[in-house]
Amino acid sequence: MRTIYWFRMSSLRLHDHPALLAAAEGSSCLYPVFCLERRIATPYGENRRRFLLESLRDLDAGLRSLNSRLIVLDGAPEVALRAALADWSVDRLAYQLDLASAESKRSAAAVDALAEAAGVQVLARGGHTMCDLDALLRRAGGSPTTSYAPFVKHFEAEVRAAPIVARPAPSRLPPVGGEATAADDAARAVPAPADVGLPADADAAVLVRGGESAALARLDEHLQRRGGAWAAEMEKPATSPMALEPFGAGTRSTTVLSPYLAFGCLSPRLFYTRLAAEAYGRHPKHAMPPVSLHGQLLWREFFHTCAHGTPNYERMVGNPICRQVPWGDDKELLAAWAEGRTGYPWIDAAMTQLRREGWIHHLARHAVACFLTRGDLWQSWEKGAAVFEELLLDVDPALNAGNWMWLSASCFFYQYFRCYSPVAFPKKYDKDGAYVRRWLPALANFPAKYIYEPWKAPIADQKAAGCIIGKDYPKPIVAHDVASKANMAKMAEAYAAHKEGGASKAAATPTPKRAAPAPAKKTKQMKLK
DNA sequence: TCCGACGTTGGAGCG
DNA sequence: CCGCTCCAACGTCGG
Repeated sequence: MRTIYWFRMSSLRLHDHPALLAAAEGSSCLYPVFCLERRIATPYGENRRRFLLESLRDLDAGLRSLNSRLIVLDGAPEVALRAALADWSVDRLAYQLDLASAESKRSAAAVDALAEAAGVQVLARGGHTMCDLDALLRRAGGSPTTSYAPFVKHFEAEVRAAPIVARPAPSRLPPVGGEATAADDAARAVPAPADVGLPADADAAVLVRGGESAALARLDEHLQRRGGAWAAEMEKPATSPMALEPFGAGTRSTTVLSPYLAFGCLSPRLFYTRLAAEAYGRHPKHAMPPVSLHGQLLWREFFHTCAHGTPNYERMVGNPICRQVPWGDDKELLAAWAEGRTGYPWIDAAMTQLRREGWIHHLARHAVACFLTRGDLWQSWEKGAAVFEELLLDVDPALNAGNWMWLSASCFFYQYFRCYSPVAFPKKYDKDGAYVRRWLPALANFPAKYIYEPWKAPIADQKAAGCIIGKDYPKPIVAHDVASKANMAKMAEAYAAHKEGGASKAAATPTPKRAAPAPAKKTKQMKLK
């Protein structure tokens, strides 16, 4: 049996890799392959490309320690693998399932089709999630639940039926088929940064290094903090979005393991089982879902299940769980938000950190997402999700779209009258504005009193700080109190339209407790299908 | 069928 | 500084 193992963007590891183990079994030779479109300007940003290369280098090193290697093919999978199947006359193609996005499903289906056409057997296994997502969907009655608590019940039942086990990395692998010339070998090596358009000195703001080794080291580090007590007690809402050292010892913040989960450098099952054994098992008074670290992994599973079971999940139109909201379409507002020049320092600092480091704290994501959508700018969550897709290291389409729907009150969360203030919220965490000063040097010397609303500073203070608002730092592009109030009314309208549309199928319309906001008849019926 | 409890992380004002 | 209540009131779930 001659087998190609197709490593994907979400499976860049050797540990706990059932599809890889299955591919190795009974193979006389195994071609470990990654497909990379080098010449195409990749749709994602520099940080993510760098992280990818580091992950590929680490994977290659791990494979070499097993007398194998990584073969990097140039081109999209459905193109590069077609040629490889023929050139290497393989019998079997194996890969790990990734059901998180329409695109990952599409590329797998395309690869399945060409393998079938070539008479090559396909072997696909789970491993990107803790459970079989179809099994979780069945427990939900076929369509995903949009509430966490019922999901946890489904998850727990599924885990009782099929306990979570993390399997070790293979201790040996079949040899790579050996007809390649030295020139072939060089061409199939992990590319240099310049080959994927990365400047050689792009390392200045690196927050986390890519690769399975780095992932496992960071996991160890967190599990060792206070003998596992830190991980056991960790509660997400108690962490600060403005900690300057997101994972340094002594700070109350998060693990920053998300990039490794997204790229598959870290197995969620390994993370889950090691937490159980080394943190929760040793510290009985531990945190619980939804706020605990286990809870975070359950959120991931929750969104993956939703994504897998929902048509058009990454879009508003045609998405049955998403509120249909008539978002605006203002390129300048979107650009100002994306480039960190809204005039609200907390928003702009977070967007600057995101662009530089490829990561911001979950609550910072809340703040900027609320601001772009229902809070202030009234722009579509899909536009925001696309910007995150470009900038974030830890892009996971299921989580990205899910959280954008959450924050825009399009699904999962509906209390749209609860709105983040770009001024009041950051004050709770960082009264002096150290985070803003760190990321927006123009405001470095601004008085703390005005750090989150600098346009209110007397001109004398602005001069003393060396920062004139409107010249050295922008004036606010919207007035938050006015915009957020107006947008809340628009949300009420969209919700009322949704209610009307949904009620049309049931004859017995339960009269709304409160008459729907009267603004004209607005017979704009939202059609959901 | 209906009603009440609840929802990972809001804001403002008060004591 | 903390914790409490109210604000005006959403959808989902379960009894």
